[in-house]
Amino acid sequence: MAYESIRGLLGREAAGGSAVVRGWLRSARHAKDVSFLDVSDGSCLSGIQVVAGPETEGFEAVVRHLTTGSAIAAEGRLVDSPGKGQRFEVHAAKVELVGAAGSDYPLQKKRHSFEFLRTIAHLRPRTNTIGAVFRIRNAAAMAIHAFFQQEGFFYLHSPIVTASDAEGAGEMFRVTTLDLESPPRTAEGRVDDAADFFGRPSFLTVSGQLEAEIGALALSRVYTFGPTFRAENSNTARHLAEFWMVEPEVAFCDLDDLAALAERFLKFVFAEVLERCPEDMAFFAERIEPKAIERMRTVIDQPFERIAYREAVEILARSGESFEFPVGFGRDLQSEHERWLTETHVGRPVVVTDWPASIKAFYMYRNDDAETVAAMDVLVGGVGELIGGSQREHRLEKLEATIRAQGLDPADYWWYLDLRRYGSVPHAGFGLGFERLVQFMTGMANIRDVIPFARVPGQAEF
RNA sequence: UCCCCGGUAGCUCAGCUGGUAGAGCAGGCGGCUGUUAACCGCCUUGUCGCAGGUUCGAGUCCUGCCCGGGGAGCCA
Repeated sequence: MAYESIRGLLGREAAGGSAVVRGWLRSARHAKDVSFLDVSDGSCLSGIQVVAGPETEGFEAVVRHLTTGSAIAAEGRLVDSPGKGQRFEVHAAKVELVGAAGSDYPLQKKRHSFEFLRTIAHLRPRTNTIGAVFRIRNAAAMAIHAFFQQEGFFYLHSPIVTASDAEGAGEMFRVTTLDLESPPRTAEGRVDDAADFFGRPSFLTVSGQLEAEIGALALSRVYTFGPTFRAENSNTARHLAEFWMVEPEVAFCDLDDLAALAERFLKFVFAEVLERCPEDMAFFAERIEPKAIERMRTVIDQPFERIAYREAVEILARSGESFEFPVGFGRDLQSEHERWLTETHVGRPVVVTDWPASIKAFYMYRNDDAETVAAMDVLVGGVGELIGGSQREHRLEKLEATIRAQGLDPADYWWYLDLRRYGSVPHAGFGLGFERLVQFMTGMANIRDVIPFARVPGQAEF
């Protein structure tokens, strides 16, 4: 049987043809000689109304007993709906019960709290909101690939397991096959890491950046897009222990080029999602965040403003605003500062460039002023920082000096330094937390509700 | 990890200063209507997070623990 989704049915030019509907019941309204079944199959936000009467095969045996959550298959004709609320409906010649859902089905017709839905993560994709989130996720992921492909990037598959704990982006999850009850021990009585699977301690990756640099210095333009892991015990609406990160890395590229890339990137992805998911986006604007679409349009339509960090700090200091946290050179910008800059001061996306070296990572390109590095944050209204990136330090001596100055051992970075030893070129890249991007687009308040299976401290049930 | 707030029926929640629990929805039965978070009537459902304590009496007060949420730190 050829597959036709509800999305396909609703998208037909005109009523009249035969129709097959397979999906799950959102609600069943039974009247004396007619039943209305709201069927949803996840192909789009809307369901379709199946109308059954005494002439329908299975009317008494099946239809009259249907309850919310049951899976059904219906065959009939697509007709123009005489009722309000939908253009088409299906007049059923036959309705079959595919899988019943008992009266203990947890999803009721009325609204549930997201907290409750998290406890039934195996059923929550059947709700309007979570279903819409997953469709947006899908469209955004495809848009990301499309953007980089059209810009000449290669998708680089960076490793999930890494034996390098030198990335310095946060606490890491240890990966081991050692017997935790009685691990092999060295003569000194310590756990013998050499006996572990990789012959040394290994971890889940916290970032694909270093590997992406390897790729960029061979293929010129690469991006990674995959899961990353942080073992931080942070419990907030913006953090996950497992999240997806997008990290392009570009050879022969400086900070200006990188900022331009980030701007084209966001504009493309947002335009694509608005184009492909108008119904879902309208839903988010109506039910979750009134400005969801408007602020995406701002990113798409407005040129990004560039402000050097030093200037941003001065603007903030002169603003007359009473911020909770102080501003000053050498301090990181707080969320309130970022949002004031982009929302109030400029009114469109802002790229803050050239940050103090003291608060940024060792691999960032040291500017001539010796005080700042060629780093950037892209700030957007509603959330603040959406993208962080930098031109990388490609000069061997400078990089080694910074590694030493931060108390790190250059020997741990031998291959990273080799990239500067052999054919080093200026290069730059940024990182984007995919779930935060989805949060921005949908307006969903908690990051746990924009990923199918959230991993946070103490919770990995599903 | 720190600071706040919360945990009452399957779900959403009410329960004032302590006197042994209630509404809507869901579910069951009946009715009614081209209905659309349908509607009307009747009915069912609770170790009031767990363990102690105070009290004649605790959902309500106290202590500890567990779980959830919000904020902070850190970051993506």
